Amino acid sequence: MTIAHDANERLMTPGEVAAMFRVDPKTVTRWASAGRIGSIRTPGGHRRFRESEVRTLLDGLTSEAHR
Amino acid sequence: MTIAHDANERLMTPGEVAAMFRVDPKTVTRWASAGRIGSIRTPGGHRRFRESEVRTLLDGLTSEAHR
DNA sequence: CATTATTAGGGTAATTCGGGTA
DNA sequence: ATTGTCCGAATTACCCTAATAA
Repeated sequence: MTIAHDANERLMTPGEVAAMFRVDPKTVTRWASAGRIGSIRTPGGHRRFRESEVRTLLDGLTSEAHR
Repeated sequence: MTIAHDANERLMTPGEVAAMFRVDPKTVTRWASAGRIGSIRTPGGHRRFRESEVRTLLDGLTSEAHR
Protein backbone atom coordinates (compact mmCIF):
# COMPACT_ATOMS: atom_id res chain seq x y z
CA MET A 1 0.00 0.00 0.00
CA THR A 2 1.28 3.38 -0.93
CA ILE A 3 1.06 6.74 0.66
CA ALA A 4 0.06 8.02 -2.72
CA HIS A 5 -2.28 10.94 -2.98
CA ASP A 6 -5.95 10.12 -2.58
CA ALA A 7 -8.02 12.61 -4.51
CA ASN A 8 -11.00 11.79 -2.33
CA GLU A 9 -9.13 12.56 0.86
CA ARG A 10 -10.49 15.54 2.72
CA LEU A 11 -8.12 17.92 4.38
CA MET A 12 -8.53 19.68 7.71
CA THR A 13 -7.20 22.98 9.00
CA PRO A 14 -5.10 23.26 12.18
CA GLY A 15 -8.07 24.84 13.94
CA GLU A 16 -10.38 21.97 13.07
CA VAL A 17 -7.92 19.35 14.26
CA ALA A 18 -7.29 21.31 17.44
CA ALA A 19 -11.00 21.42 18.21
CA MET A 20 -11.28 17.64 17.95
CA PHE A 21 -8.42 17.03 20.39
CA ARG A 22 -9.45 19.89 22.65
CA VAL A 23 -6.06 21.48 22.08
CA ASP A 24 -4.66 24.81 20.92
CA PRO A 25 -4.11 25.11 17.14
CA LYS A 26 -0.48 25.90 17.85
CA THR A 27 -0.14 22.50 19.47
CA VAL A 28 -1.28 20.78 16.29
CA THR A 29 1.39 22.73 14.48
CA ARG A 30 3.99 21.37 16.89
CA TRP A 31 2.77 17.82 16.29
CA ALA A 32 3.39 18.37 12.60
CA SER A 33 6.85 19.82 13.16
CA ALA A 34 7.71 16.89 15.39
CA GLY A 35 6.45 14.40 12.82
CA ARG A 36 3.75 13.06 15.12
CA ILE A 37 1.16 13.77 12.46
CA GLY A 38 1.52 14.12 8.70
CA SER A 39 0.81 17.46 7.08
CA ILE A 40 0.48 19.09 3.70
CA ARG A 41 1.48 22.65 2.96
CA THR A 42 -0.50 25.15 0.98
CA PRO A 43 1.54 27.23 -1.47
CA GLY A 44 1.30 29.98 1.11
CA GLY A 45 2.84 27.83 3.82
CA HIS A 46 -0.24 26.96 5.87
CA ARG A 47 -0.64 23.39 7.07
CA ARG A 48 -3.46 20.98 6.17
CA PHE A 49 -4.08 17.56 7.73
CA ARG A 50 -5.61 14.38 6.36
CA GLU A 51 -8.98 13.68 7.89
CA SER A 52 -8.40 9.93 7.84
CA GLU A 53 -5.18 10.25 9.79
CA VAL A 54 -6.81 12.48 12.39
CA ARG A 55 -9.61 10.00 12.89
CA THR A 56 -7.12 7.16 13.21
CA LEU A 57 -5.25 9.03 15.91
CA LEU A 58 -8.41 9.76 17.87
CA ASP A 59 -9.72 6.21 17.69
CA GLY A 60 -6.36 4.60 18.28
CA LEU A 61 -5.49 6.57 21.36
CA THR A 62 -8.81 5.88 23.03
CA SER A 63 -8.74 4.68 26.60
CA GLU A 64 -6.01 2.79 28.36
CA ALA A 65 -6.41 0.18 31.03
CA HIS A 66 -9.68 -1.59 31.50
CA ARG A 67 -9.62 -2.38 35.17
CA MET B 1 -20.08 -2.18 14.89
CA THR B 2 -17.55 -0.29 16.85
CA ILE B 3 -17.63 2.13 19.69
CA ALA B 4 -16.62 4.55 16.98
CA HIS B 5 -15.52 8.01 17.86
CA ASP B 6 -18.21 10.65 18.03
CA ALA B 7 -16.83 13.73 16.34
CA ASN B 8 -19.39 15.87 18.13
CA GLU B 9 -18.17 14.73 21.52
CA ARG B 10 -16.63 17.48 23.58
CA LEU B 11 -13.50 16.75 25.53
CA MET B 12 -12.26 18.06 28.88
CA THR B 13 -8.78 18.51 30.29
CA PRO B 14 -7.64 16.78 33.49
CA GLY B 15 -7.72 20.10 35.32
CA GLU B 16 -11.29 20.81 34.31
CA VAL B 17 -12.48 17.40 35.42
CA ALA B 18 -10.59 17.74 38.67
CA ALA B 19 -12.24 21.09 39.38
CA MET B 20 -15.70 19.59 38.92
CA PHE B 21 -15.01 16.79 41.37
CA ARG B 22 -13.07 19.04 43.75
CA VAL B 23 -10.09 16.75 43.43
CA ASP B 24 -6.45 17.04 42.46
CA PRO B 25 -5.76 16.55 38.71
CA LYS B 26 -3.44 13.72 39.64
CA THR B 27 -6.37 11.87 41.12
CA VAL B 28 -8.25 12.10 37.83
CA THR B 29 -5.19 10.66 36.17
CA ARG B 30 -5.29 7.73 38.57
CA TRP B 31 -8.95 7.13 37.77
CA ALA B 32 -8.03 6.91 34.11
CA SER B 33 -5.15 4.53 34.74
CA ALA B 34 -7.45 2.31 36.77
CA GLY B 35 -10.07 2.33 34.03
CA ARG B 36 -12.65 4.00 36.23
CA ILE B 37 -13.07 6.70 33.62
CA GLY B 38 -12.39 6.56 29.89
CA SER B 39 -9.70 8.78 28.40
CA ILE B 40 -8.21 9.80 25.09
CA ARG B 41 -4.57 10.72 24.63
CA THR B 42 -3.21 13.57 22.59
CA PRO B 43 -0.25 12.62 20.41
CA GLY B 44 1.83 14.32 23.09
CA GLY B 45 0.54 11.97 25.77
CA HIS B 46 -1.82 14.28 27.63
CA ARG B 47 -5.23 12.95 28.59
CA ARG B 48 -8.62 14.24 27.50
CA PHE B 49 -11.95 13.14 28.95
CA ARG B 50 -15.41 12.88 27.44
CA GLU B 51 -17.71 15.53 28.82
CA SER B 52 -20.72 13.21 28.64
CA GLU B 53 -19.00 10.56 30.72
CA VAL B 54 -17.95 13.12 33.33
CA ARG B 55 -21.53 14.32 33.60
CA THR B 56 -22.74 10.77 34.03
CA LEU B 57 -20.28 10.16 36.83
CA LEU B 58 -21.30 13.37 38.56
CA ASP B 59 -24.95 12.40 38.34
CA GLY B 60 -24.02 9.12 39.93
CA LEU B 61 -22.63 10.96 42.92
CA THR B 62 -25.88 12.82 43.35
CA SER B 63 -27.89 9.63 43.61
CA GLU B 64 -25.51 8.15 46.14
CA ALA B 65 -27.37 7.53 49.36
CA HIS B 66 -25.94 8.53 52.68
CA ARG B 67 -25.26 5.91 55.27
C1' DC C 1 -9.34 45.82 -4.12
C1' DA C 2 -11.10 45.63 0.84
C1' DT C 3 -12.44 42.90 4.95
C1' DT C 4 -12.36 39.37 8.36
C1' DA C 5 -10.62 35.11 10.23
C1' DT C 6 -7.00 31.91 10.59
C1' DT C 7 -2.17 30.56 10.67
C1' DA C 8 2.97 31.00 11.01
C1' DG C 9 6.72 32.32 13.50
C1' DG C 10 8.86 33.11 18.32
C1' DG C 11 8.94 33.56 23.22
C1' DT C 12 7.20 32.84 27.94
C1' DA C 13 3.75 31.04 31.46
C1' DA C 14 0.85 27.20 32.90
C1' DT C 15 -0.48 22.08 32.84
C1' DT C 16 0.37 17.55 32.70
C1' DC C 17 3.15 13.41 32.96
C1' DG C 18 5.44 9.87 35.62
C1' DG C 19 7.51 8.09 39.57
C1' DG C 20 8.10 8.04 44.33
C1' DT C 21 6.41 9.09 48.85
C1' DA C 22 3.34 10.55 52.97
C1' DA D 1 -7.07 1.48 49.31
C1' DT D 2 -7.59 6.40 48.04
C1' DT D 3 -5.92 10.86 47.87
C1' DG D 4 -2.52 14.74 48.30
C1' DT D 5 2.01 16.45 47.65
C1' DC D 6 7.12 17.05 45.91
C1' DC D 7 10.20 16.61 41.99
C1' DG D 8 12.16 17.03 37.12
C1' DA D 9 10.98 16.65 32.37
C1' DA D 10 7.89 17.08 28.72
C1' DT D 11 3.76 18.98 26.63
C1' DT D 12 0.53 22.47 26.07
C1' DA D 13 -1.50 27.39 26.49
C1' DC D 14 -1.26 32.25 25.80
C1' DC D 15 1.14 36.49 24.28
C1' DC D 16 2.58 39.15 20.16
C1' DT D 17 3.12 40.75 14.88
C1' DA D 18 3.17 39.65 9.97
C1' DA D 19 1.42 36.88 6.27
C1' DT D 20 -2.03 33.80 4.12
C1' DA D 21 -6.84 32.24 3.34
C1' DA D 22 -11.49 32.92 1.99
